Amino acid sequence: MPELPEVELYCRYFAGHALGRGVAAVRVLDARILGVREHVLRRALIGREFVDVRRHGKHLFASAGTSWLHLHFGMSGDLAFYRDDAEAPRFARVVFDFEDGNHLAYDDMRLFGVVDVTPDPDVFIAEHRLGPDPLDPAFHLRDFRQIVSKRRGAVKSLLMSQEIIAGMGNLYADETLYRSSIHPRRTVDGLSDAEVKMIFTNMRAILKEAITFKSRGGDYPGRYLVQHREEGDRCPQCGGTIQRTVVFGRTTYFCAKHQTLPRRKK
DNA sequence: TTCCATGTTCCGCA
DNA sequence: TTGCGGAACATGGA
Repeated sequence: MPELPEVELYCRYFAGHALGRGVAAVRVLDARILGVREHVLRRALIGREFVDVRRHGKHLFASAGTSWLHLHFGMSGDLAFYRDDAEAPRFARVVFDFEDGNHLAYDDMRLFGVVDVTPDPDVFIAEHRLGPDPLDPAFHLRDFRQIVSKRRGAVKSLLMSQEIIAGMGNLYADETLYRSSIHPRRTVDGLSDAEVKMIFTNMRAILKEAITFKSRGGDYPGRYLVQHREEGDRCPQCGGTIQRTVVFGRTTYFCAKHQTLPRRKK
């Protein structure tokens, strides 16, 4: 599930449950999830306390003093805080046992996520060449224009490339283009200034909205494309037909009526 | 049984 | 150099 809004909620969940708690033990239930040797993870956390938590794109960083726990959630990662072992989630891969008897499990059915340790989130971000976080207040339209001007190819590919913009995934890329009335296969160099601005504005609005209604436990509104991810469904915005295709290797939905491709010369 | 899944990485090709 | 297509990874649900 996790794209930027979901990881933002995990971040808040971590802040609400794990900050200020001392780590008594780290149990690795499936070492395939680790991006670091088990003893390095344990040494970094045991006997320490989580004092800060940050997010960049889809990545979560939690400070334990001198080093940071890094979590990436892949396709099915999740967090679960609980007291009673009977409440442990089914696919718990790493469990952090706190000194006060509570536990935080990193749960990930499909094992595409990563649990590891980094000395500094900023170094991690640089090393992994992650682009700016779209909700960073320091990320402005002029920065986005700068990025866009150096690119070609399909606009959806741009939105999904983590080294360009960190945090957008398949769903929110589709949602952004849907609201912007732009076909996912439009090429970046063919976008007008107004369209680039619309993508920038809608991308941030949608991510913020998603955080808001998800934090209230709600679902996406019916006007969202994500509620209509089915070939042949009716577009709630214009009544057009929802179509399915593949862009950047991912299943892509769009409205055939209000997200159109420019005519191509033969 | 087969296909699909909200992510990332790596390789080959144009 | 840039970008894309495809495959791989691991697992469960429709």
